[in-house]
Amino acid sequence: MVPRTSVHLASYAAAAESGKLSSILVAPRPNYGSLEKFLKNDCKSGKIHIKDAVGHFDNMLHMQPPPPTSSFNLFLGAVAKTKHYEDVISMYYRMVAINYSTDFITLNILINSFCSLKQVGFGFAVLGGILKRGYSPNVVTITSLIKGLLVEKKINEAVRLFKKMVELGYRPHIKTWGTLINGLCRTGNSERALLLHQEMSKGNVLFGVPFRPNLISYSMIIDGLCKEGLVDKAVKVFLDMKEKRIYPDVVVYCSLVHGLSDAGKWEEAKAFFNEMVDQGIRPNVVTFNVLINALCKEGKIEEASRLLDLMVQRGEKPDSFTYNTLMDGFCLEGKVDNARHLFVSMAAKGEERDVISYNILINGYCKCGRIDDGWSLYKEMLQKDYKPTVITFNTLLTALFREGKVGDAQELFGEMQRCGVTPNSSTFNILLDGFCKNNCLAEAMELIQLLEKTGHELTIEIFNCVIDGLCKGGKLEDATKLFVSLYPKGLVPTVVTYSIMIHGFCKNGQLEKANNLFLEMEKKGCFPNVVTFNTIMRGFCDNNDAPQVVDLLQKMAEKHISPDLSTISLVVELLSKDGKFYEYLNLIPTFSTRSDEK
DNA sequence: GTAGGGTTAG
Repeated sequence: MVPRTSVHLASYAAAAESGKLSSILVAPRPNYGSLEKFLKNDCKSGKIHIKDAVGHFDNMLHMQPPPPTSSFNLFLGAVAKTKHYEDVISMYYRMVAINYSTDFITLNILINSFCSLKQVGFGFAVLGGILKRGYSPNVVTITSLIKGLLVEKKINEAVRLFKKMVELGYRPHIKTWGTLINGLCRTGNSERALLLHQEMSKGNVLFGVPFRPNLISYSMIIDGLCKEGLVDKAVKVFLDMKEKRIYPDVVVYCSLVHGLSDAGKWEEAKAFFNEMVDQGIRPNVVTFNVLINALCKEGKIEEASRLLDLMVQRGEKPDSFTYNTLMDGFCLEGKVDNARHLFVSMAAKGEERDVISYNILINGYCKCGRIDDGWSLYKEMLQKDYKPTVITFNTLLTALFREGKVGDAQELFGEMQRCGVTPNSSTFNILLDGFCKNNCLAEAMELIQLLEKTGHELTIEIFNCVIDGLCKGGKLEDATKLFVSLYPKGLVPTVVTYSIMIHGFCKNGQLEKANNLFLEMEKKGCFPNVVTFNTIMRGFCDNNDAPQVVDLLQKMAEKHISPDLSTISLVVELLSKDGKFYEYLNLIPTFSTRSDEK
């Protein structure tokens, strides 16, 4: 066991420099002076590079006598700040493996690393270790665990832990509140975060603890609301913030401009942008990126390009986001050659391409049917040592299936796993959808079974896709079997699932079954939408059951479901049936939307 | 020495 030492590093440095330690030092001779400089300057300011970190760690680990645990904590904390949590964890275990001493802080850093990697279970295991070693968890420990629960979307457990900590007499730190609010916002619970925030700003003491909202808490909520598409609410919160004399900065404006332009409220977005400039807040590279992205999504690629020129003129250096966004903008317009040109010029302008640049361009090629060009880019990225991501593979798989190249897709899926890239739920959706659309239903069923066996969480969307494939492949019985197996699996059919099944029954002439399902879904609390209505009405229409269609149209009107183009063409068809135009015309209801009624 | 904020891709 390496003895724990309280001797400060400076004395090591002094001893080393005076040469007194030279006889016991192992080669290569450690440089305590430079270690201390490294810890104090680079680690504290967070300016370390992961590539150097591993080397420093090796040096530290083999110094004789060993640096104190606090130096390792400083170092591990700095590595954690670079978000290389896997490295933190492996370094911790290397310390443990040689019996190096660790302390409470080391364990807190370890918990935070596990929690940030969505491994809250391991986080709690480390908590067990903390207690076993006789330490007491502190606010930092619990804050990390709350974050861990939140990133795994265990919202109620996180709130419960928060309440528990207050009950136990811990005073949440401002960062604890921040973690809770941020976690809620990032998991699509911004409104819940907002309620919490409002309670706090009223000066109400929540869970016995006062808290004053600040720029950061407002910023997280405004951004969260924007991301959930609740932009009007976000604007209200923004105004409320200003009323409280908390002054928005470039970040808050950026969130708002982004949210509003994503919601298509381009004029409002522009107004906030102008307000920001009027306030003397300088747009930064991120602001420009958001604007460029908005223009690209609007199809205004020329304007977006001009904005790039403008930002360069203003001395704001475009980054990889800027180029990637513009590249994607070109691809969206089908101008993949322009995107390629940008891709080439990026390197010339000294901007490093990244995996995302490749993904965007590969996607651009695949979308316009130039799958071979996409493929050779994939080969190029491998050759240049860029590690393809799950998105790279998903993009190529989608394209291969669309071209009907099932064998190539299967081969690529194998390659993906050999590369160590873990498929995600989109990958499985693509595979299942691809199998179904290419009439490989046996493969689809086999994959479903494999996924279930390996404990993959299968979503209702995946089943929708397979059930649809089975229906369209004429295997209605298998589809029905799969449909009824959903409930025991704990999956709730959605309006899409019902619509697929209803479509299947209708196509098979089993209108009674279709209608029963249609009636049943509502009883189960799943309400038909315009697609469901169109589907079943189409069934009755094709079966020359006009009264049923009329009946359903009336139901649809009662439910204030707006007809779409399919509905209209159905009605036209109905009116031309049996020469009973006028008879049916009188029965067609008037549709109104809820907003009409107000 | 450890815990909280904004932009891009399938």
